[in-house]
Amino acid sequence: MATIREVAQRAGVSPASVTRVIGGYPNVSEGLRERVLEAVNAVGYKPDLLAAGLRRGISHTVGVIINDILNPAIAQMVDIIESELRTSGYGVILANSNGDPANDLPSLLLLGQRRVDAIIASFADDTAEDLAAHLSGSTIPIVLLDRKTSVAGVSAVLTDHYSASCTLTEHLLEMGHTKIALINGDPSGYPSRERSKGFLDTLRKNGVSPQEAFQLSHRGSEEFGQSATADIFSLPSPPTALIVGNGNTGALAGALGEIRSRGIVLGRDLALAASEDGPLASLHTPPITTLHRDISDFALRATRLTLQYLSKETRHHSEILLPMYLVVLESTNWRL
Amino acid sequence: MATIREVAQRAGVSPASVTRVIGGYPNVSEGLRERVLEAVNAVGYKPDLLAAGLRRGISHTVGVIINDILNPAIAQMVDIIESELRTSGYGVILANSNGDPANDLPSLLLLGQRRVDAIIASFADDTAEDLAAHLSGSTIPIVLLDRKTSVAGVSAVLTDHYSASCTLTEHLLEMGHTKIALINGDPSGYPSRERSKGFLDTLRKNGVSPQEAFQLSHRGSEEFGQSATADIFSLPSPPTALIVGNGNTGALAGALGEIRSRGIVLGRDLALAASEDGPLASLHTPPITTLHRDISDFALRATRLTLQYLSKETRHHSEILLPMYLVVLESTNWRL
DNA sequence: CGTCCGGCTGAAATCGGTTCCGAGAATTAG
DNA sequence: CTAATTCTCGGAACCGATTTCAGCCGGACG
Repeated sequence: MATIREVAQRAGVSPASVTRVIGGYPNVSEGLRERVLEAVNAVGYKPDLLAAGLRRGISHTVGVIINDILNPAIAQMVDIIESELRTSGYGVILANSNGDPANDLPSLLLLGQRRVDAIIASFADDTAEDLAAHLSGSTIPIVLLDRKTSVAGVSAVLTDHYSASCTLTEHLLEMGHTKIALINGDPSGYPSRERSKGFLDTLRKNGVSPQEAFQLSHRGSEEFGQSATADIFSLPSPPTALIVGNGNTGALAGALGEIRSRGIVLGRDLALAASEDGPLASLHTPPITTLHRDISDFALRATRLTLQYLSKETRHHSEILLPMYLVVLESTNWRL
Repeated sequence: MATIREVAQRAGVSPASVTRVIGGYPNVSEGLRERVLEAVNAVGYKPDLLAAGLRRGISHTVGVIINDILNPAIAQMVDIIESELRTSGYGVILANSNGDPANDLPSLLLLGQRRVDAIIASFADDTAEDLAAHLSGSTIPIVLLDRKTSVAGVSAVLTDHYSASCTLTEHLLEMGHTKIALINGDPSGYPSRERSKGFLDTLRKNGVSPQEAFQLSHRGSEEFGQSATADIFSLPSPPTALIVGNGNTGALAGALGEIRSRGIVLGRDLALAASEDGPLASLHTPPITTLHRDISDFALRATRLTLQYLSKETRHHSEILLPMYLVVLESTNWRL
């Protein structure tokens, strides 16, 4: 690997001048510029970003902390975030917590040691005390994805899971259901908290007493979706409607498998809805009612917000709330 | 951010001694060790990995270049790779080419500038000349994921798409089909090349003349799956069997949507198979025949190989070929 | 008792760019 | 034609940690 000094020597100039040429600074004579560029091409010089980062205090790197890359919605976010940041000259360091809150803080600290310029994060547990403590003391810009901490001044892009959950629950009530179960994620994540709140609030508002046994808490996976569904249908008085609320294809897949193997027929025995859409839901027979959101828009806003912090020095705290829409399909579109 | 000098001053020692204590070197007196550790805790010192990397020539970072994070199989690979590498103390810098070969080389060069210690890559186009040229000159360890270049001495973990494709095609022939279409990915990727070869070889071997019009080439996406399917069924003599060969839920989803909207009935009008499994295929009605592989094993082997290069200095070139199995389900399990 | 050896420690060089500062050259103003 | 100003460009310090090297000290050995 050629260094800047080799290039300088080859061109008969000082390292400082090489930097000036490479960086496109003014005040460089045409002759010098040419000699330097020639030398750069001759040895194929590319500046060491580690060294440059050390001196400038800027690594041109953004840390992305996520919960579960296997969740297609999150994969789509990562896709967009990475591509936007790359276009803007930033590298993405990925840290996947796999849903384990124990990974949150270590990842955050490690990214700090790697001197990332900003962080985009969707923590496994946004209610953790130690995390909040660290965030409130940190100076590095951070944008949360569908997460809300107790710390003031942390920017976030959020989805309105609460309203969406209310709308969905109302829909099921309208169809005549009173025994509605919710398979939900861990309340340590904002979406599950809001979903749960919307679900319970709506039931209460309509005079339907929520049955706590119908609400499970766990991390999403195919196994979880399956066992939770099995538990629910082993109850003495099983529900007539089920919301699979872990924004995760895995959980829905598990639930569908269990439903199928028990011979439960959607549209007759059970109304099924999922809190996130995808091909699995829309191409299912019958098609499954879901909540839809514009994930591309969501990710773009988060990235732009981050880039804004990165370019200007505005540490303007902002919180963006985006809507989610109910898409009623055959799986719930029938009266009990 | 506290620096090593501040810690040293606080403990009344030299920076060198701080490094020795932090790094767990021998030859440090107990008293000094205690004073240093106390100072480290007092100011919450964490070494700057950029600076350390510069000096040591090691960034403790691995670059991961992938084709399409939206492909669930690839997302699963990334999941495992990231988690294994993180456990071993390496950070992952992600570069997603989005299927565009134009991103391959720039990503590779950029990762080089970031001084990654190794690269795990699944290029969009592994046949590109400029890529090969750069790889053969590079000294940084690289492990390819389901990609094969003309460059000797590049390690790779491969899936036996050729044999799998042969087996699947034979299965369809046995069921009485002679008009078989293959929706395939771009031949610039190893899996599609092998799949295509296996498909054509098997047809030829069985005296069935392959109809070139039935083989399309494109990048995978829901839109592509849909339009390719539409094209195929607009032909004067449409096939009775279809293989959706782009290891991508998107393409399968598009194909299924188009099939459904055309009123084509699987199991009567058409036998459908996909070259990668997933919940969309197995939970479909009827369940769809797929090729199955152990993605976890695949990703683990690639990661372990990388870690092996990283720890020892063995630049032992190795190529691992892993099998893929045919899973026959209802969608093809009937005679024409 | 003197020399040698080994353990512990700090000063200084180093990794590879970047930036500050000042010198000399070139240009412009008076 | 001289003085003031601007433009170029090189030398050296610097970012923060690591490593080499040498020195100091105490203990062991002859």
